[in-house]
Amino acid sequence: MDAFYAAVEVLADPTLAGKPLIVGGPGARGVVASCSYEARSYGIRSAMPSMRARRLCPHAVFVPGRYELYHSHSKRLHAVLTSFTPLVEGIALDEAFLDVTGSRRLWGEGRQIAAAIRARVLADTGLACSVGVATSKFLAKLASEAAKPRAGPPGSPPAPGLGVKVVAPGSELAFLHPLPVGALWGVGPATQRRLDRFGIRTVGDLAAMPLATVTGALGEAQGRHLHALAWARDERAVEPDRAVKSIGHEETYATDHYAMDTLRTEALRMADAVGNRLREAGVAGRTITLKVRFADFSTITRSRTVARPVEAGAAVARVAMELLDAVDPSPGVRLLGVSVSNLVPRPGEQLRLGEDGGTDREPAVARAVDEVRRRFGDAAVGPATLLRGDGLAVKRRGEQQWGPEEAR
DNA sequence: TCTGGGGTCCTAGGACCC
DNA sequence: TCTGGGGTCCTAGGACCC
Repeated sequence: MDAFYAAVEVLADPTLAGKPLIVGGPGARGVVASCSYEARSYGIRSAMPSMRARRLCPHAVFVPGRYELYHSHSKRLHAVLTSFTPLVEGIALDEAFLDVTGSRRLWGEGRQIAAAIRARVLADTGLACSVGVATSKFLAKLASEAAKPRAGPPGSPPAPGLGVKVVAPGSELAFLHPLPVGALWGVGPATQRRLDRFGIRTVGDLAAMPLATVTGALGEAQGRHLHALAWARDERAVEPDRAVKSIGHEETYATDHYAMDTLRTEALRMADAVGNRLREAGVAGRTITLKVRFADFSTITRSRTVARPVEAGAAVARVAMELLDAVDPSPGVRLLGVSVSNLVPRPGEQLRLGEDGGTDREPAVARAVDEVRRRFGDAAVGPATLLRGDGLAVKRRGEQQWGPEEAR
């Protein structure tokens, strides 16, 4: 999709059309999540600190992200795409691969299918997209970039893009080799710096290097992978229904936190949110990871893998707080995060009343809480309600959390 | 200028097992 | 006295993507 979040905001408020628009955190620590092409004409880009964006374009309109709204538009987009082929691999809210090998009899060749997709996406969602057509995933991705609109000079409207870019079989290398090496999927700033030391600027430069030199510079796996991509070799299939591997929440605070009490409350709140999303997704997980970023931006993670998968916020919180207890917050904490990985499909629904009494009932209790929230609203049960007393006492391993009262 | 939040994948070392 | 080879799992960190 073209400038997806910003385009959704324009759709919701047409008076924003044609203005430099920035979706993202406006605060001192905010960054740009997405911006309109008019904003890009001032040099504003995704991931840029909002303060800098504001300096570049003081009259830009800032709006905070409304991710549920983007999610619902993403669902509509996905519905359009799956009407062309079931082989749709979503890679972000606003981006997907489609394998249309089997759709040509019905829809025509790549260029016709791409044009039909663009028209249908616009008709059904009101949003513009760009489509790349090629014989492999990564080339199609690069082609879609080439099809996008381009920002004009500061303050001017964007130049329309091609909309559809086809890289015909046989013309792959002619398309690929002049591109800057950073255009390759998987070449970020760190890799680019390393390649730069070898004088590699374009994809063609990389292709011309002996494989041994590339693997020497980048390591075996990444070296082989990127060298193959530079020769347009990419055998990866479009994979629909990829299983989610982790679910987490993290938050950067407007000001640093130093008090352990506050951090424990925050960890509890995040663990509860993660638990809700685990159950929404129908999964449970064995590895709980706590992430802490300090005032100087140094970042640590601490994780623990438990014997049985957890899905309840309280169970996630118990581990997260144990991990937190081993962290010294005195340098100042600017970000805290909790995530769960090692996911498995949700264990059985039955309420096991094992002799150990406590923890086995947590999933059932958590689902009962879901039901109460569904009927009476999210505010009916806050995270602290789920823990007896002040909640902050939840630290000792194996401490029983759920008495008969709560279970009921 | 001062760096979000959601993720995926890879590497390296250590514990452990046979 | 000097210590194999193959494998799995876990932890921590880092690069990268949108």
